[in-house]
Amino acid sequence: MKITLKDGVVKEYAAPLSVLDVAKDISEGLARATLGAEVDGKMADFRTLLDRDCHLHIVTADSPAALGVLRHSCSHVLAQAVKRIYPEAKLAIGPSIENGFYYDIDHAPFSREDLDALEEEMKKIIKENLKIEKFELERAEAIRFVEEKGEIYKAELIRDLPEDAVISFYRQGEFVDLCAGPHLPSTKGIKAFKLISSSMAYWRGDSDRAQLQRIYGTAFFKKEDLEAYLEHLEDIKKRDHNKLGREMELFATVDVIGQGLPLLLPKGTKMVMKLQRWIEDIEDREWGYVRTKTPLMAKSDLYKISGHWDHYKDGMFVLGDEEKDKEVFALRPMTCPFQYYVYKNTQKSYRDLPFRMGETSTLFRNEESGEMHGLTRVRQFTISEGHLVIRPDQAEEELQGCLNLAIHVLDTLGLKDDVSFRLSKWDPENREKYLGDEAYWESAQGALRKILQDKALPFKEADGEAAFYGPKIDIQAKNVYGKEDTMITIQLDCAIADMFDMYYIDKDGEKKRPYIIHRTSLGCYERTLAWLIEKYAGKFPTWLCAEQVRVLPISDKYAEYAKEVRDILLANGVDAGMDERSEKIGFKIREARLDRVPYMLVVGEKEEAERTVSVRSRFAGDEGSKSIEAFVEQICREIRTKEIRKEEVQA
RNA sequence: GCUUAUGUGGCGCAGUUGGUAGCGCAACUCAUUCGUAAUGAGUAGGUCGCCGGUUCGAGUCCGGCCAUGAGCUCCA
Repeated sequence: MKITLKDGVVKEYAAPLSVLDVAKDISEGLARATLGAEVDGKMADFRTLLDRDCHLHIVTADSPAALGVLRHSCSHVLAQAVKRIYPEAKLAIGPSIENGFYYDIDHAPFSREDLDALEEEMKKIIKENLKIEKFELERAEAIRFVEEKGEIYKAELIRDLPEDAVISFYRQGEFVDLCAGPHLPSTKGIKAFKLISSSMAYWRGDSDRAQLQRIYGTAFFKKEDLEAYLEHLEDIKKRDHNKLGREMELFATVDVIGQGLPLLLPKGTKMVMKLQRWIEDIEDREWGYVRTKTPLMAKSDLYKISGHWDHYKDGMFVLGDEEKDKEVFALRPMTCPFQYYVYKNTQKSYRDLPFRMGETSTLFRNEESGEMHGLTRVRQFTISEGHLVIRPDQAEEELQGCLNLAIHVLDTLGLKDDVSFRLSKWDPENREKYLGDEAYWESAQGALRKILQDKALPFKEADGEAAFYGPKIDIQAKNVYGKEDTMITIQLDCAIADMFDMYYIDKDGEKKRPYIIHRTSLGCYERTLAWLIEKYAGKFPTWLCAEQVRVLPISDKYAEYAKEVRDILLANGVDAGMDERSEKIGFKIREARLDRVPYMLVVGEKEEAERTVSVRSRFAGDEGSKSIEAFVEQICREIRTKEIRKEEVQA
């Protein structure tokens, strides 16, 4: 992105534009304070540049970077308020984050009342219109400076910087904080803020170190923006699968059954079964998979061969006691080794490869107690798992196929635009956690990178996210709260065939080691259901709905006709229900809408006489009167094509 | 696992300083037979998450456990 600053300096900046980059140029004298700038040849609303002291000057509030600076300054005001009310509190760090800011503080837990009191103090500080000023100290001097104040966490941060570093601080009134900036020129610039919540966080994210209190807050340039954001927080709660999914009777949890073990209720089960049948059908009929059904548990010996016993024992449910019992079993945390033995059951020739196995596979993972969440993090779940045993020369084509299948699935569900791609690599700093050497990892990671690049998919690379046996392409989705989960994974594994002595007979008559691709096409059914609930706020595409049509007789007199219509729909493979209670039609419609049923068929005297149905849909409202045959044809087509009809009617 | 909050009929909630549980919706019954988002009346339903303690007496106070939410850590 090219920016022409007012004094005529033209500079190319990387997109997205970073205020910090511009700030650096300002401090080096390349630019100076300005309230207007030309972006890509035309004047833009870029009015958030910084002056020589790294102060942000703001006229409009549309830049995310500007918001970041505002929120960072707001976090300093919070820290100042904390020190005024609780002088003994020690400060850790206080950055701006995606939707606000936080500050980690070493102090006893804060209640909502404490937060309210802090908000009041913050308002005072803002009103005092304290100038925010930058100053710098040599490293040793800086350490002495913060230690005099008892700020041990700040001292640790400075000690981690190089010997010759110049340490910058910002001062506002009596309050000084270690900080690289930039900041607003004064506290008065903070017009609209709110402390959202507080909770515990570990110092430097290490669960063995100090437990700090993290106060979350947010700030905006305009009061309306803050109010809109707070309203948005309320709105997303209504989409939250963990609330909506229970309300809609898709799933439930029961204390006595246990944590992370949700029950899929009839409606949720129906949806999951529709997904499952679809995935199995396309994998087997269109993508060349064979289906397996393998045991949910095995002797520990199996996991010793696969490496899971060494690498993952804590995450498995082990049945039996290694000391006492002759045989110890474990519930499976993955399907890999089971399918390897399916492959090994008969000798394979190079002609048999690729050998693609799919299994709708239930897995068990003993997550720690605080990690369970709704349907997205559970102890037992079912995935569309699969393993492709391939010749090395088939790797590229098969990896592409896996990615294409995943994208086809996402596209069909209407979720394609909501995902991000991640190349999950090993952590070169912790090599002992992984199988194989550097050359293996570099080449496997390179192969996956090429697949993503060839498809021109934007992706980020992440160290330390790989499986212990190989790198992954992970397809990530965010939930309504912005938290990311892996939905689909494709992993290349060139190491494990050796451990299980898997081979094929090549053209030259020699035994060769195959590669293995571990992959999912839709991933975890429970997680996907959760994602769909949040994406559609419960208003699913018709083909996925547990109840696709509800027939509503005007009165008992037309119940027989309603039943006939319902039975015709059922016979045509449509999940149809009927509301034959002695209620008014308005009441039945209200309930059907609250249940988010896509199609309501009102039938009364006129419809019975003409053998029609009066169609009211969730999408378009009143769709008029249609013959039974015409409606059956319409809805069967919609279901068959998995059409996602647009919602045109406000709920 | 860690910090913190919460747990009252199916759901959403009320329950004052400890004195034998209430409301709305839903359910059920009866009446109503109705034309596109709530017909009316009545009935029933709870050892207040579980276990223990303090007390003459515990939904209320204390302890332990279980579950749920938020966040941290973790997610092979």
